[in-house]
Amino acid sequence: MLASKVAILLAKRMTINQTKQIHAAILVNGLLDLESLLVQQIINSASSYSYYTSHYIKLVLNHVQNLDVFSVASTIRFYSRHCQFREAVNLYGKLQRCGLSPSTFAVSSALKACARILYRSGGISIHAQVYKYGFCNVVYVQTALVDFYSKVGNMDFARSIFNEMVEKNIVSWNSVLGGYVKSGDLTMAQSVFDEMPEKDVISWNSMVYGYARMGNIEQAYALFRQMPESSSASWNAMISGYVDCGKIELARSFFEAMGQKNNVSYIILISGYSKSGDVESAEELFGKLYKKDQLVYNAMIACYAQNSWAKEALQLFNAMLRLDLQPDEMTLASAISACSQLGDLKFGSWIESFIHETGIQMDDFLATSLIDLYAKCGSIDKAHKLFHGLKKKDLVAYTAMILGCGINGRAKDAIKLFDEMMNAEINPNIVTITGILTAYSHIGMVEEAYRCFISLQKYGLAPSVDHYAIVVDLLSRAGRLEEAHGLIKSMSIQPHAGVWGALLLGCSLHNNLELGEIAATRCIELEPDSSGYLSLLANIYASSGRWDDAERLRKGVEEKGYNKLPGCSWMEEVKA
DNA sequence: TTAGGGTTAG
Repeated sequence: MLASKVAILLAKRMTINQTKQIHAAILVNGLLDLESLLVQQIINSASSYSYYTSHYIKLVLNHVQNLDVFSVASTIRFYSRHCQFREAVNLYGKLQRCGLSPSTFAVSSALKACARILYRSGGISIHAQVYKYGFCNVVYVQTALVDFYSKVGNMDFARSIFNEMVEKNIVSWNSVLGGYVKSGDLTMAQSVFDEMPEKDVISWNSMVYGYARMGNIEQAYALFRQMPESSSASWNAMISGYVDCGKIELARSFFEAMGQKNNVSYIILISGYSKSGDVESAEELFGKLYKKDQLVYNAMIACYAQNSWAKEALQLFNAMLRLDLQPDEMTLASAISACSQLGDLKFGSWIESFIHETGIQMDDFLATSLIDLYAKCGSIDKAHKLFHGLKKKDLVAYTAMILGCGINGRAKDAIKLFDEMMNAEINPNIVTITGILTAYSHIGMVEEAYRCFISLQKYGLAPSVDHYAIVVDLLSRAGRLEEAHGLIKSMSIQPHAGVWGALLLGCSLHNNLELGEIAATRCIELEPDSSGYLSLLANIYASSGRWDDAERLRKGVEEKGYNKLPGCSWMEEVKA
């Protein structure tokens, strides 16, 4: 009686309170096997993943007394099918904590989830359990393992498991093929493709994508034309391949020629435009799409954030919240980056509390965006705390932290972090160098900065104009004006006014009239509307006793009506 | 078993 009531009510979509009541009734009547039915009914009746569904499931799973493997395994698969991979992995963990033995179904579903979020250690520990529970010869499990190792880029493991399989199905073949394509080994991919006893549309799509992303347009197009049947994924493979090799125009023409476009087609192009800095084209596409899902919003918000359109990123993020679309780790990482660009600590902190309240996983990407936010807004201790909590400190995390210390005048900490990074054998990039040079500059460590600058080549990096500006500034302040001038003259790229300005400032500090005149002339050529350079030159004339010249310049400044811009900070005011 | 979104400067 109660069982049929559960089924009926769930078919009608119960409210959360009704779910609670039904569950209570099940417990009161001691009908524990109905708990399993309750979970399965919820899953079967859920056509899509929504806030409601996830709430139902969590509610039941958290209160279930007799958790059974079948319900849990179905729920893991449900999560995976709806791209809730972290939830799937967490639930697999819960299954184990409850002392239940996993089924082959649970294992392969959990492996799939680990593969999708590139959760290496999770997948490897499930692999160990495969041996423990004797699932080694189950073709679904073996295939899930091949897929997992292919996706995380360990082709040696993937291949050895694949080779050991007595029975292989097309899924196993496609998994190993996809792995070679992803790792860029087209020779191996082609040989697997040629060896396959049968090929389906997925096998063809992998090859098309592989050749397109390597820039081999002719081969990609030839295969695309040759394939016996094509799907929307085939078109998307071409579009995505062209985007990956930087041929955005070609990607667009394929997109236009495509019949039934889907959200994936839009996302591939929006992110392509984002990478090429064409925000307007991305916006145009976004506007054209009628049914936008969470991932399309994420792509557009990321596009705004990556291209310094921070206000637009936050506006769209707010619009997403108003539409009741659930933001995830990726949405929030972009939104926090936008807050950081605006110095909007208030909104950024709100997002952090949102993360804690909604139970969103604070992964390293998200934590790094918060580190950057707090460091830029002066909360360096909070940034430090988050930095130490990272699972893996990568280049971006170190860089954000080094920059943060540099900005906050903690040059010694920045240098310590830089050394730590080098010891961890993480090579710096251009951004890291900017951070460390800024730090050296703060405390006037000329030699160290110069050495760091010279060592750029060691890492295959070309110094940017800003790097030159920092080093010229350091040398000039230290009175090494000739060296600074020599450095500018050796530049293979065009120096901007900041570089010459640094030399001019040094000349003003050390009263070098000859070089000061040269530097000021260059500055005025490059930025004729700025009065600061004239004033600095006037100072040099005055110090050298050339009062007439000093006066002439100061009068010139006054007559032209230059205004000194007041200093300003981007950091938004925070009311306690 | 295929295709899509995230963090660091200026």
